[in-house]
Amino acid sequence: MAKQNTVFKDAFNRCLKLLEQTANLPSEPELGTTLGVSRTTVRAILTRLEEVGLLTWEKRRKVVLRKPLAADYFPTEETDSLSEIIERSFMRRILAGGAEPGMQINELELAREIGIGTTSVREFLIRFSRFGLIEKRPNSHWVLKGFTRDFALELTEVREMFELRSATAFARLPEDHPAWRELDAIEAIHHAILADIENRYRDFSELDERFHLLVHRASKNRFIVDFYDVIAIVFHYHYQWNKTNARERNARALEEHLAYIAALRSRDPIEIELACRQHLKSARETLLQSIN
Amino acid sequence: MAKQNTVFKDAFNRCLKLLEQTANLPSEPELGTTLGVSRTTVRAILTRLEEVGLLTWEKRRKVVLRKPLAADYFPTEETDSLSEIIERSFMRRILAGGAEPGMQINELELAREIGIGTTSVREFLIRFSRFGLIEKRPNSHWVLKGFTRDFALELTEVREMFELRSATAFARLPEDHPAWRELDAIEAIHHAILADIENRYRDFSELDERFHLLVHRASKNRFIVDFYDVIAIVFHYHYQWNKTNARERNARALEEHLAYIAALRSRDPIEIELACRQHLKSARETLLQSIN
DNA sequence: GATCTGTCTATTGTCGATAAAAGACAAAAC
DNA sequence: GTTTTGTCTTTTATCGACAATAGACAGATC
Repeated sequence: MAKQNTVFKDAFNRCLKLLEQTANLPSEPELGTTLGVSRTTVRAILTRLEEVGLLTWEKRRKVVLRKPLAADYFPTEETDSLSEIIERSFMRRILAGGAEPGMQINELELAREIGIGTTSVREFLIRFSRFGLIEKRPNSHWVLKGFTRDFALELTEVREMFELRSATAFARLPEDHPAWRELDAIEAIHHAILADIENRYRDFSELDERFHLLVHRASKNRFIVDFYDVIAIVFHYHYQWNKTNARERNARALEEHLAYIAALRSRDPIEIELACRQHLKSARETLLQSIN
Repeated sequence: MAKQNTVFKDAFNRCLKLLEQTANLPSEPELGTTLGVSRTTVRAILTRLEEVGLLTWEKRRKVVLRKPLAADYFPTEETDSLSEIIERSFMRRILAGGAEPGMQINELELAREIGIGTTSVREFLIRFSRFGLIEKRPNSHWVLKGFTRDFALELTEVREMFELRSATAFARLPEDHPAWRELDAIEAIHHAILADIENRYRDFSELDERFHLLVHRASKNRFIVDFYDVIAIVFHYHYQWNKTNARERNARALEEHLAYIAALRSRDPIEIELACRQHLKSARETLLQSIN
């Protein structure tokens, strides 16, 4: 195995989804754009579709023979890219299992445990190191700094600086900037979730990320936007792992978001600062609670 | 070549430096601590010292036979770690040669040009990507975003946020904190350089980094401290490459630093903010001038 | 009893090789 | 004349291998 073919498998599955709705396949370049892959991969997909009897394909003549069945899909485990697999596996280890701060991280051991080569693990660790949870000792091991209270405080300190500035910048966006329309859409989803909070409170996590990322983007500063990755990954795994009072916490956060959105619309710097601080304060408290 | 032996060569050279001063070598573990390498490397060094006739070595009995000569040293090109070589080579390419923003970066081409394997280049690019100058298109090439005016503005925006906060935190450090003594030392060097500015203005770059890093450390926030790497690398290469008016610019910056240091000592938040802003403003202007 | 040395093992850093995926270009089809 | 397909080349992602380096442990030396 030199390279995984997860791009192919994932795109193949998405192509099957398309086939469930329409029985017409467009040209190779167009299908490539739709699926976000190159023509090489599109052709691999078409070949496979022919092999499993879903399609006859000759030049421009593509005839769909039947609707895809569940068995036609590749299993989901096979469609995740290696880095996703490593990330999940690694986060589980350091969040769940006894992962003491100061612990050494062993590339070879990690690689063997996940069943992959060391190169991929190394590259993952290098990428991951910017999240501030691990640190390299050159020519020697990595050290786990751990998901500690200090980490959470340092993270939220920077987050608050960045988000206040971004929120202020947001208020200065011209009326016709697409961000305002996106804000409308996000607000509508907030109302929809709140209206059915019992069933939908779990949808908050994704919405939260979408909202805050929109705000951060208004800073038009790559360092601020990039830093949101750190926040996003921390909150992402935090939500997966700390479910106590999730319903109430999320309901409260949704309300705070609505106040925050209203403040942005008002374009009044003082109101914005108040609403933003209020929300970030409770986000910080939630995060800290889950640590101690 | 599986792994470079630059650690060995560099430590060997530093050991020769030691031998120029003293003719006594301590035990293996102690020498290891002094040189910052493992005993394995220390023993390799001792073996080599014996081979070139500088030493007789039997167990604890180490007898230095002669002073090291220039010819005993490994040439400096051989003591740089691969990542240093790649970094310099890469920075030269993107700062000097026609490096248009939007240009594609080719791993294989870079590797061949520097004469190293692709893995090292990949890892370098991944590490380097956090500086915001390049960006990865998965399964495809890297894109050079370039050392543009926008880059400089985004960088300095964050720098100013972080440094103001750090400077405020610095003023709150207890009187007996070692940072105050380090500040004294740094101030003394400022005076020394200013007193002989004609000859020593080139020493400013290193001092600048030392001073600002000290300030940033007071934030006790890993994200703020880590961000200083971005600033440092940018200014480091900037100083190497833009020498116009270097003497006057550095003299002015030294004076600003002294005012800034005095403000820190006063512990008055308003004075600190003034002095810090003043200095950061001219640092930004200097940087921007070199771009347009 | 603490420290040092000899010896051995474990781990990292780097390389070249290879399958997957991207992408270039000309001929073919509309 | 634009878009599509066939074919081919280039580049990335991943692996296993191996030298350099770190580090562990027991016996030797102070």
